[in-house]
Amino acid sequence: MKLSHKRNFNIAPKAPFHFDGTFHKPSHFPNKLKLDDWEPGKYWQGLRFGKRLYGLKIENAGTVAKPKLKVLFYSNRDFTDKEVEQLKNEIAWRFELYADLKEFNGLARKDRRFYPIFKKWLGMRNASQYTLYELLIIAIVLQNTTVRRSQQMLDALLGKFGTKIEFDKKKLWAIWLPEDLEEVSEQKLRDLKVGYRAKFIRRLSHDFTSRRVDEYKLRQLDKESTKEALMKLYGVGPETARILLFEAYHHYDTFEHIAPWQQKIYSRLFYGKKSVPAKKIRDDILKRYGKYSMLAVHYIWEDVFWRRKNEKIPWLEKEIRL
DNA sequence: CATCAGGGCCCTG
DNA sequence: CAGGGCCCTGAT
Repeated sequence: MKLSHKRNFNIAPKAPFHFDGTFHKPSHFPNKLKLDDWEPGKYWQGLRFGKRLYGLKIENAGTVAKPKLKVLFYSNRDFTDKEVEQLKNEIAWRFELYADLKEFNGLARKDRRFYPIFKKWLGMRNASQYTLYELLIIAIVLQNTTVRRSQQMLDALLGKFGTKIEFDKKKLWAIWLPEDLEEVSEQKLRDLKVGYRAKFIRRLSHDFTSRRVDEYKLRQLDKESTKEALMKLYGVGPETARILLFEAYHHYDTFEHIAPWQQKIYSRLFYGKKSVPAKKIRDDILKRYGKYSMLAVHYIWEDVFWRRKNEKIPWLEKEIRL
């Protein structure tokens, strides 16, 4: 699908704002059929809003202290003014453009050990690039497997049901809509080697088409109510709900449960040790960062994956098992 | 060659 | 509320 109509506008996020930290998350696994692309100061993705699919390009036109973004939306038909306004609001929500991180930054400044990291990424947001449905699909292919297989599953699904879009000389992929899978049999999904997740994906798609869940309504609810609603979805348990509360709904106080594989990485990151009890990790972070715990962890987590781009970190390579 | 666990969840007893 | 089973794949 070629997206040749475009509209652009500028937008000024609340300072401080870290462009690259917000628009590129190196800890996310890279599959072959790319959903987004990034280079310093520039970002591209397909963006679904309602039933429509847009190309989105965001360029950095400011600094950390005086942030400004140049935003371009691409579509296969003309834009209305109202539509542009809605899209503007949508990206403001997804990338937390107006978030006030003053209190969090104050806590970070008092953290002797990790302040250098927080300073380096000052103004970074916890971005939710995709819709709730899209994030759920990604979360489900991550369940109970290794990263390599998650990549294979997502690529297979995208190749079969995804949409290829072209804009600004970029060719990217976008995840299908829930209704696109309604008529697809469980066997057809199983043929893509997603295993027992086929059932999850099907039932989940139906939960969306039958409006059992409303992504936008959940934005108005508190954390516990949102969690409750998410857990009702077939295939969503405590861990997937936790990821979504943070990634899609920007709740920062979601550092409660620590899975064994995460515990190993946190132990190295926070203590330089192989294995620190999960309870100690949680207590230490909660004590210092309180309701911003998950956000604080996000900064340190992404930082080590940025470092991984340029230096070998043997213990990390071992833990992420590509 | 066989066995096993993996970036969880559902279901049963 | 504990524990078995689940798809498939690479590691051992």
